[in-house]
Amino acid sequence: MTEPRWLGAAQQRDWRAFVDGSVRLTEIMDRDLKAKHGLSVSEYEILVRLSESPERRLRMAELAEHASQSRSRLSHTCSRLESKGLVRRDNCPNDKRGVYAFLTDTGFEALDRAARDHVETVRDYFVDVVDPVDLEAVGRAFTAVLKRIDNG
Amino acid sequence: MTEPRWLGAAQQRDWRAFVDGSVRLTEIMDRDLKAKHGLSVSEYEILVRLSESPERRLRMAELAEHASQSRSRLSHTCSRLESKGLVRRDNCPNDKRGVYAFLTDTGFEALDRAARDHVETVRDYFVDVVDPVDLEAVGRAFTAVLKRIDNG
DNA sequence: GGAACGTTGTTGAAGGTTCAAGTATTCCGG
DNA sequence: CCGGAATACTTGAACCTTCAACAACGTTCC
Repeated sequence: MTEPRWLGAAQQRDWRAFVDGSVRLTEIMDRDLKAKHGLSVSEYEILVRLSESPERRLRMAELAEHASQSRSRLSHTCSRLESKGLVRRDNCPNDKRGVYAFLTDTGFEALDRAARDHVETVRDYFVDVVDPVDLEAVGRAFTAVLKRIDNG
Repeated sequence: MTEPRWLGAAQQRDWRAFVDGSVRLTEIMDRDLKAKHGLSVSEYEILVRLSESPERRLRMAELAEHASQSRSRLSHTCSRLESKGLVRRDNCPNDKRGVYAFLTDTGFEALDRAARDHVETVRDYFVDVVDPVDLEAVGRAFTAVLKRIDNG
């Protein structure tokens, strides 16, 4: 077996900062949303994506894609969101296999309330503590990562 | 209620790129480690932290801190790692409440094998696709986030 | 038309994480 | 040195995610 190309000291430091930072940051977002609004980050993400879609609805598969979740996970989570009254599902007329998920008015209101707090947390723990130049770099970096992941 | 300070378009784009990118990236790391070595990322992290500690051992509470996990979660995960023979636990002589977790030789070997693959994945999906200048910025950004989180 | 194959979405069970106690020990003021 | 408060770790149950299997429908091609 050939010797792997280990990371340089700086690369390792940067990579670790990201791993640690993102875990802890997500944890904070999660606690915050859950405490104030009874939503997990992934539930929140689902509501956001729906709210941004035309007519506030999306096919399950698309929603799963947008929210970076497996279809199975989305099914389960949607069931929960549905029983909370934030989301509803309907059959797709064109494709009888298909299902539309859409945001209810209650869901939209809940999202609106949650978003107001969430954006403050994002500022508080991320946007406002990171140098604006570095923030742009983070954007470029993860856009590159996403591109890498998307085309195999 | 006062109007929240919403994020600017660019800030939002950058923040989202991070959220999406980190979720998908972690998912890849997870699948990769699990498929090739039967380890989740969080198990891997535990082994790494132990391997870097003097005498390859750490108190449970410190390990939890280093690995960004709750103590409860660490207890459960350690039980699993212990049953795989990668980690063992012993009472702390000084503090009878305390427990040391330490890496077994088997654990060290498993980590060594896993790390060789893991570093390739990290390069493949992150380090090698991100501009070196941006990589440093990511490091700075998340170091700032960690600092913010640590001092309240 | 229909056989073979791919897609969509759901389900239940297995596995992992969180949460709220619970036990054991140490710390510290009086 | 005693009793209350704090700390270390574990446990079990509730909850969430993953995984494999499945039912239902669409697509292709003969």
